[in-house]
Formats: sequence, C-alpha cells, structure tokens
Amino acid sequence: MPLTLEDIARISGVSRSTVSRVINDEPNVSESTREKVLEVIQKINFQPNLAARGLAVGKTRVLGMVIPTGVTSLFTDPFFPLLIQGVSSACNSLDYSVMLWLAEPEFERRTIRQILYSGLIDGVIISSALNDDPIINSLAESRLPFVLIGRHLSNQQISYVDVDNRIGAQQAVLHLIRNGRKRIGTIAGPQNVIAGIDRYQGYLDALHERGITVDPDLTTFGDFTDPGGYACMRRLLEYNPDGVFAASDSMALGAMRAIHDTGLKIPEDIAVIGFDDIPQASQSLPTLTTVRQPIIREGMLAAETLIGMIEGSPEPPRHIILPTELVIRDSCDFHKGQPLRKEVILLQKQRDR
Amino acid sequence: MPLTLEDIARISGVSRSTVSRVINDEPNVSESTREKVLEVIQKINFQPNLAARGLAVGKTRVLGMVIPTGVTSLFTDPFFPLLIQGVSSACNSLDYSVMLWLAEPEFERRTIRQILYSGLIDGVIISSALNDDPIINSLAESRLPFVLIGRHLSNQQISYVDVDNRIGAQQAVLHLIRNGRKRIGTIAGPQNVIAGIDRYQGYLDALHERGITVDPDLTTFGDFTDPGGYACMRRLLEYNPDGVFAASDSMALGAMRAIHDTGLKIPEDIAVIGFDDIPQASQSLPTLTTVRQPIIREGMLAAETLIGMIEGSPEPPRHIILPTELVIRDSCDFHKGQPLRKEVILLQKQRDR
DNA sequence: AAATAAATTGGGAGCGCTCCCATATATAAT
DNA sequence: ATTATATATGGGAGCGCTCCCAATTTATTT
Repeated sequence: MPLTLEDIARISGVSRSTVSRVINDEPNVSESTREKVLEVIQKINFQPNLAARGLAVGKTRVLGMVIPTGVTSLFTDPFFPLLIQGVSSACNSLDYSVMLWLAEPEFERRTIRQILYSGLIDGVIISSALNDDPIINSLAESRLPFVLIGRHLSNQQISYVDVDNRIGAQQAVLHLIRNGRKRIGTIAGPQNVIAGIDRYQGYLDALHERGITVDPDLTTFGDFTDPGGYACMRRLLEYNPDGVFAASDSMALGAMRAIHDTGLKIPEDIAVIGFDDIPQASQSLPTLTTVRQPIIREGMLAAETLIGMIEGSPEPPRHIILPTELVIRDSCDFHKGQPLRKEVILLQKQRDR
Repeated sequence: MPLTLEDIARISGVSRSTVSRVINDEPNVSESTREKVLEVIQKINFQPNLAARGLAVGKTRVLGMVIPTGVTSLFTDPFFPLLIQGVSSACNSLDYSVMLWLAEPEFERRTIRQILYSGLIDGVIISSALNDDPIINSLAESRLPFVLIGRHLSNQQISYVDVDNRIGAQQAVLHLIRNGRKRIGTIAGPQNVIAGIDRYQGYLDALHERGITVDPDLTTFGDFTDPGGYACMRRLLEYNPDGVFAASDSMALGAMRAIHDTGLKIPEDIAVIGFDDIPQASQSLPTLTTVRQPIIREGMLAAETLIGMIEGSPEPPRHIILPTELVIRDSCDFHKGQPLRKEVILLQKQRDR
C-alpha cells in the first residue's frame, strides 16, 4: 500500500532516478525540480523503503547490540540500561538505528549468528562477553565490523572500548589502605569476564604495592549482584575485615546490608568501596564510596567507533580505555567517625593503550 | 561477498527456487534433495539475506520498541529494562528481532515517524507514552500494527497491555487504612501518563470508599524518580502524615530516606507503600510494602499481541489488563512496632476488560 | 498399458531502491 | 554559428529473495 519512488516520480512528473537524487540530497538536480519533488514528498508524507535501499546499497544503517543475559542479573543493575542509552544516543545523532538482542542462555549461539550475518545489520556491539565466547572468534573471522565493550585479552586485532578497571580498583584499595585499614577483603566479580578479572588484579596490585600479603580468606567471588554481594560479605565477616572492596556497586550495597545485619557500623568498623557509581550509590545509607565509570560514554564511543569502522577506510583496530574516578562518600571515611559529606573526586589521567 | 541462494543452488545442483523451499521448510521437496541442499547450507554456513526477503515478502520479522526518555528517569528504575527483557524474550522465542528507539526529546517526532514507516519493522510497541502523544494518533491512522504499554483513554480501537493500576493502588491504600492510619498522603505520579493518573485515582477511590475526606495538603505529585519522591515527602512531612502511598517504588524509597532524615521511624511513625516491586524494594531498610506488577509479562504479552496482529487475521483491538499483587513487607506493619517478617501476598483476581 | 493425478523442479517476474550509462538540455568557449 | 563542456534527466540492470506458473518427473488409477 505504501507509495514508492515510482509513484512520487509519476505525481511530480519526473523520473524515479530524479526522485532518488532528491531524497539522497545528491547534486545535479535543478533547484526547480528539487523543490517540486520535495513538495510532493512532503504532502504525501512519503518514506522510502529502507529494506529496499538496504538491498540495493548493501548497508542498512542498523547496528546490532548483543547483551548476554545470565552473565549478571541483567537489569537489576543499571549498567546495561545506561550502556544501551549511550549506544542509542550516538545512533540517534548519526542516523543509525539499533537492534537489540538479549542473548538468553537457551537462545543458542547459532540463532545469534543467523541474525548477525543476515545482512540486517552493518555491524555489532558485543557487551561484556565471556572472554572465551566463541561468538567473538567467529566474528573475528567474518567480515562484519564489531566492537567489544570490555577489552579482549588475546586477540589484538579486535576493537574495544573499556574503562581502566585495573587502575580504578587499585586506586580504590589504595584509598582503603591510606584510610588506615589493615584487613582489606574483596568481593571480586566472576573471573570469566574481563571486568571481573581486571578489578581483582587491581585489588592485588594495591596490596602488593604496599607490601601487604594477600589473605585468601579475605577473597570472595560474587556474581556482580546484590544478593551475591550479601552472601560473600557474610563469609568475609568470619575473618574480621576492616575494609572491603567490591567489584560492583550492587555487590557493595548487598555487602553493606550484610554488615548492617550483624550490627557492625560503616565506616567505623568496616569501610566499603564499590565500583560503577550507579545512582543508588549516592542514595544508600551511608552513601557509598565507589569508582565511577562513564557508562553512557562507553556506549556512545562504542557506537561511534563501530560506525567509523563501517563507513571509514580500513583502520587499525581501536582500543579505547576510559579513565575512572574515585568518588569518595561516607562508606569509607578518612577521618574515622565523622563522615566528610562532600564528594571528593580524584581525577585520574586518561590512558590510551 | 556473502553467498546467495543462487550460489547454493549451483553448488548443490538444484535451482534457486528449490533452495528457497528448503530454507523456508516448505513442502513439495523430495527428501533426497532436501538433505543434499541442507548439507551444502550447513557446510557453507549460509545465511539468507533478510533485507532481500523483507523486500520480497513485505515483512521483516522485526518489531520496533519506542521508549520516550524524559518521561521518567529512564533507566534508574528497572521498569524499562524489565519491559525490554519481556519483549525481547517473546521475540526470541517467536523468531522476531527487536529494534529499540529511545526517543530523546531532541530527537524529534518526525525522525521517529521516518523510521516507523520505512518498512524496516512490521509493528511497534510504544511504552508509556504521554496520553496525548501525537505519535499515537498518527499510528492509529496508519496501517502499521502497534500496541501500547499502558492503556489509552480515548481511542478504544487501540490495543494495549496494562496492569490494573487503579485497583492496585486502591488495595494499597485500603491496606494502610486497615492498618489504622488516619492521615494518609500520596506521592502521585505525573498526571500526563496513564499510570500516574490511574494510581492517583486508586488512592482517591480507597479514601472515598471509607468516607475519608481528601486533604489536598497530603497530595503531592512526583516524577516517578527517587529524588522526586524525596522532595515530595519533605513537603508532606509538614502536614504530619502517618501513612504514604507512593506511585512508584523509586519514589517510595526516596520518601523513606526523607522520613529517615527527619528522625521519624518506619513503620512506627509513618507507613510507606510503593508500587512496582522492583528488586530494591525487598532490599531496603525496612523492606518496602508494595504493589507488584508483572513487568516482564507485560512486555511478553505486548510482543505476543503485536505479533498476533501482524500475522493474524484482522482481530478486534485487544485490551489486556493484568492483575497486581499487594506484597506486604516491613514498611507498613499491621501490628505496630513488631514487623511481620514474612511476605504475605494477597492475590487479586484477574480482570480482563 | 495408457491415462490421469500428484508431487517435484525450474525459471520468469517483481518487491523498491541505487547505480551506471545514455540521452537531453543548458551553458561556456571557440 | 559551431563545437566543446557542464549540468539535468531518464531508463535499464541488478541487489537477493519469494511467488507464481509452466514443465518435468513420479505415483496412482483404470
């Protein structure tokens, strides 16, 4: 039922080709016909068929975004929503659309592949994949441009956007040490995701830097979720930590509940630092000291990088590492007993590897 | 570079048409050729071009999902993420893909329309639009199937999925009344979104039902966000409420912080009930009594309904209203002073208008 | 066995667009 | 004027698929 180029052409008394030129803002159309055609398009409210254009041109101006569920409690944590917001925002301004796949575990890899290579999308953003996910190697071998959110260990040919998780974590733990904490535990993230690995390494880095021996009893591994953080903290509490670095704010908030439930005080008895700076971090009681990462910017940069790859000449793979900031709030107080209310933000220099 | 039907046909020694039949699982292909062709497809890892199919068939098996940002603090609240999860999940199992548009305010309506009518999507789900959003009338006049999340007041021809916000809110307030609360305030939602309107009406319904006069001082209007709830609660506190119904959990959590900050006790001094049952509701201190709505199911139903409209015969518009449940936790205690820890869930009968 | 029916297969046309090239028209240079 | 050049315009071909119909093969019936 919808009209076609040919219809518009007939109505405005020109040819299909001319209408196409007008729509695509190409040169070599006289001002008078351009106006005439535009007028008809406006009046009829004509929209060219993008599927047909996609077929003809081989590009759809659609980006895919794949988010594995199951890695974390997908949407309890605002990480993914914010990431999507960033991607979507960049796409909006660059005239791209975004197609979203929440890759449920049951929803097998094969199906994903089916969609990726079906010509519906020009490129794809893969978020926080397991670092050995076969989909990545499969993509690397294909011709489809893609960008990872979260760096990739082995293959240097792969473009990615990430934050400096390791340095961020290290700064957090150093802060705890400066704060006078002696028994600093960690609730690390899963060790099959790069963010989990890097943040744990940052924790170790800080301890090593200050010559503190790592106590295995003070190390637990959660799943980035609040209940996971709660459970880990209960285990840690048996070993009397006086400071805890959690690899996500959700886990930190869960940990704070666990501490609260045993009657201990934060930060007097135990200091807590999280990672992410989700909105709840500034609304908890006490407010949570955390490592802020610019999630929306990550999403935007990933989209922009991908679009660059799609449209641009063949460039070398891009590795973008964004800096983090330590946001100091009440859960980890330098002067014991009297929280500093103001937020001190330590800016960290940007590093681009 | 990717292969086409014709290539597969050549390799397996049959015709394009036969390959097409095999791929689409059509009858009238002999078992032997079917196997032969399937083998080639498997080996080559062939993926048919969906843009081409879309052109030929006039359907893309892609759903659009439009979420207006700006209406609420989009992603602080897990409402939209869960909704997306529901939609995505239904799409996964019905072999559809979902295209997401976060309609930023600057991102004008025209652009959205451009995309909607471009033949890239077979239908669209519009979430929590303002109830006078011109996009809805525009859609209603078009031929594009669409489903609203959140009912529509004026046009009965429009299909939607919603929860029974009004009854849910009413139940919550009745619970406060049964609880012995005398001065029950509300932090209502914005009155240009149907959920905001209905939940406020439910509050009024409950008061009227029990013959309680409505005190305008005890009515405030927030924006569904936590800081909004905090601000509203501060205003309410000047009028000494002993119970508050907030139209979203985020606002309820903000309200609890405001109450806490003035040194009052929950539920002893003020009882609080929220709406949504987001994960944080069961992790707050005290845990939050709230009206649970099945967000993921809403998303799934919306997608299923829409796909039904796309594929099915012309049916009458579907109006699906899901029931809510009152989840009783500690923030609103029946026996003053001694919280009942266990969650009592009052099931409400399903109503389908 | 022939005649009929049913199942299988192939190829043309077309979905709505872009791209390329040929043609027509306007402009500039000789 | 005449040729050369730049600018506008139209139409064919083709992107990779599905759909339809004709042709071929196979199975069933008389």
